[in-house]
Amino acid sequence: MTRDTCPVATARPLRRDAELNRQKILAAAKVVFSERGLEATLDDIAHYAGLGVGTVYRRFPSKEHLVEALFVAKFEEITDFAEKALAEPDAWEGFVQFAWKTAELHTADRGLRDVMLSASFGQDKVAQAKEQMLPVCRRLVERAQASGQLRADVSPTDLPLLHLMIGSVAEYTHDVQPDLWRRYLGMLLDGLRAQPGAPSDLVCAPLDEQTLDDAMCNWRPRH
Amino acid sequence: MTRDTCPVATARPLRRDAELNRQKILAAAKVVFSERGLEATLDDIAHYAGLGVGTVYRRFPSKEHLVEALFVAKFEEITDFAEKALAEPDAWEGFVQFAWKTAELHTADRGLRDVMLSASFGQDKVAQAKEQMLPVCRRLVERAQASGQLRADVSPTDLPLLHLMIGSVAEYTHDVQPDLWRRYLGMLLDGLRAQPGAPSDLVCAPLDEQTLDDAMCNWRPRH
DNA sequence: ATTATGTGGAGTAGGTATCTCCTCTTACGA
DNA sequence: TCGTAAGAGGAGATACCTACTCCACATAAT
Repeated sequence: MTRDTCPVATARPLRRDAELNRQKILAAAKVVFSERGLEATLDDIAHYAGLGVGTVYRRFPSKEHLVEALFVAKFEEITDFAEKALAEPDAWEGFVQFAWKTAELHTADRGLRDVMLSASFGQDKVAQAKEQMLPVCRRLVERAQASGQLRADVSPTDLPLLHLMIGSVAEYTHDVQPDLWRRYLGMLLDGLRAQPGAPSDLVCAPLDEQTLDDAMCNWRPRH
Repeated sequence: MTRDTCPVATARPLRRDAELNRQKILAAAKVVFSERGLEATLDDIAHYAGLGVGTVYRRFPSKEHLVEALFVAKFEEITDFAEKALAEPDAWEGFVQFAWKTAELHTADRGLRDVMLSASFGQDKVAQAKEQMLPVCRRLVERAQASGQLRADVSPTDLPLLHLMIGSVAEYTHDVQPDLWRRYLGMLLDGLRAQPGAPSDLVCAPLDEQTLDDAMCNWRPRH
């Protein structure tokens, strides 16, 4: 979001109008990506920003550059949130808060969904920011299991798949009942809570991290 | 599947080689739609069948004709299955059997998912066959609720959305762990089972049938 | 042997996404 | 105030893709 695409040797400050347009592009990309996902074109973004295509391509040579500029900050925000959830005294409460919060972000932003579920956008810094979320998520899960409130057969790798499911509902009903995803997240969380009576087992083992990674590599956001 | 696209006044029997090719096209479409969904082109299907494009277009002027020929039978099959599940002595058992069976069909066939979730393919007979499923599904749900085993705040309109979620997992992990969807269907069913302790409520009301229909109308299978 | 029927697939028409290039405009320093 | 380096705009080149047609040629049926 801030002007530091090139951390060392920042060539030369942009001319005032150019810097302003750069901000316009970022703001437009935020909106357009969140509404139409990463399949939106740079032309779309230029149009939305009220600028020429050339202007956008001059500033951001590819979609990845834009994605990087927008999503690194977003992932850091999510990591922060996970840490806050970890500070919550009740372990289950913290886990649930995190699940709702991240689902909210996911369902409100198709672009975030695309970046989260694919390995193919912004290989560098975005991937790095994503990885920093992992250990915090793992602790969040383990803590809730240790407290006996989250069933023991849940894995941190379940989280992306929960988001995938919830995101697909959000997309499907976006135009007719945009909040419906909450119903199914509630259902899933009820399925995740450790039960007094023995819960039926989960039939199929969770994905390990490597396999999840493979799935992400194969996946391209729609089309 | 059988030769009755035009129920009245069947023009003239096809020449023997033509009838054979017609079967080849149907068989090819079955495979191609199930693997690539309804976004597959008639050209794709022709190629897979080892026939010229023209041959396919002559027999099935549009994709809808093909879809109709393939999916009406499929939906009747599902309705039959729902009726069998209704005959199951234990209501919960019947409901669960139906959920697993239909999920299996959905996850194995991207084309079925596309037809199920959209209102825009095969307006005529397919839509009719789809509608015939509704009352049976409703009875299946109500019976399981009456027996106290399915939570009372579930609605028959939840079923398509469960299938949407499960289908999106199946698609995502198809290449790396094709059975993973079972894990999440298990989770969801645990969330649907009436609990001894009061379950948290589901946060958001289910879709009513009209709204579900609207969602289907808006939805186009990927791109 | 004749002819109605069927076949193949190159080709047409129309769409979309990416990215470049060149003319015109604007900011800024001297 | 003016010269010039930097920036803006957007038509258009390129490279796809998909839907569908058409007609010279092949085959089945009688």
